[in-house]
Amino acid sequence: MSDMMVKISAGLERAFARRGFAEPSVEDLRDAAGVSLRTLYKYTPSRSQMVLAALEHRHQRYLERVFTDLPQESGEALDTILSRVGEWMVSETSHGCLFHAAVAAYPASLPLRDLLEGHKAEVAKKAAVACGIPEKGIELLVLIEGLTQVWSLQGPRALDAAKLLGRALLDRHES
Amino acid sequence: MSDMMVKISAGLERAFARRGFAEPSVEDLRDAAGVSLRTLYKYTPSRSQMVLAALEHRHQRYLERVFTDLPQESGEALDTILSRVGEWMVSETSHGCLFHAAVAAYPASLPLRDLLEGHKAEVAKKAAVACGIPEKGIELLVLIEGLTQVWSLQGPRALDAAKLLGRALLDRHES
DNA sequence: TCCGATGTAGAATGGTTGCTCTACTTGCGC
DNA sequence: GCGCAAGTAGAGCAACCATTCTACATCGGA
Repeated sequence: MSDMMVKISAGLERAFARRGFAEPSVEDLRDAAGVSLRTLYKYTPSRSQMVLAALEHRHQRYLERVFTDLPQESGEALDTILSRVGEWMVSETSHGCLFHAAVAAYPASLPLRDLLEGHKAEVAKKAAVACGIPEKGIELLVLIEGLTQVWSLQGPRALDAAKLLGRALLDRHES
Repeated sequence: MSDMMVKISAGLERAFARRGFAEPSVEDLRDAAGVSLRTLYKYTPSRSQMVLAALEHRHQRYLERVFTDLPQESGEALDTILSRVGEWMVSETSHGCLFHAAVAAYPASLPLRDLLEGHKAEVAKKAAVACGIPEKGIELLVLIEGLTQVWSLQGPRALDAAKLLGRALLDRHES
């Protein structure tokens, strides 16, 4: 992927995360991307493709931030993953998951739905592998999604709650 | 609240749930509400107030559907709540939580944020009381939110996962 | 030096939007 | 029957939007 494409995607991601999908006009998006309107349309030929580009960029960043350099032991790995999700929520000042927000804004868009599914599937799989319980991906996804949603309401208390649930899950799994 | 207001709110809720917050124009909303444009603007004098009216209506319906006639015993109560959330997701064909979707679409709107917080606080409290663990409202909220988000990806498997996590939580609480 | 690719700035366009207004109808108490 | 409150239908409007187009700048390689 070209430098220009990365620059544009990053700018678009920032704009949609900050202002949502309904409000920003294409001119706002151009400002956020820091390029001319013509260049913006060259790389992302419609507003809906701007949304897709932003989400693809976020996907990469999210995986890198949450799932790199995890500890070996199951419990520690899960705690680290959940803590990283909390840190992500802080540094991105995001309200819930951007992928779900995009799908909710444009429920009719199939490529968007596909992107969401792919993203979540990869999150579930990576979490399950890291925690050594490859058959419990969905449980872990419920935890991560719950944490992501509740964080915006309760902040760090949501993290404590998710960790407690995580420990309960692992304990039960061992015995 | 007048009959007309209820009719309009119900129609608006249906429209936003089906088509998201970005797509439907005010004329679409008028069609969904089944009234004239003039009447629509009389009861909800701006598009943003149409969003608020829709969410208030949904709040009522959700509480009634999920939290009425629950069994006494803690485990059964939690299972019932989670099952009802699953049924809700089916019958509403909704993609995640409509409140989160609205806030994600218009992150700058304070009244919307307040509505979301009030809604979730009431859900957490009702769930905690029904399950007999009044200090574990946030854990239950994480569970419910996680289920709501993952249902749209995994369907009933999300319900099984949430129930498993719920049982693990209650077991740990008892011992 | 000239060319073509790639960028910028921003005007033009045509369709849509949120919202208001006028004109007409209906139901109901007196 | 009359008046009035509350509804419908839909035309009109200024603003805005996504998208395209024109005109110009930059620059690495033949």
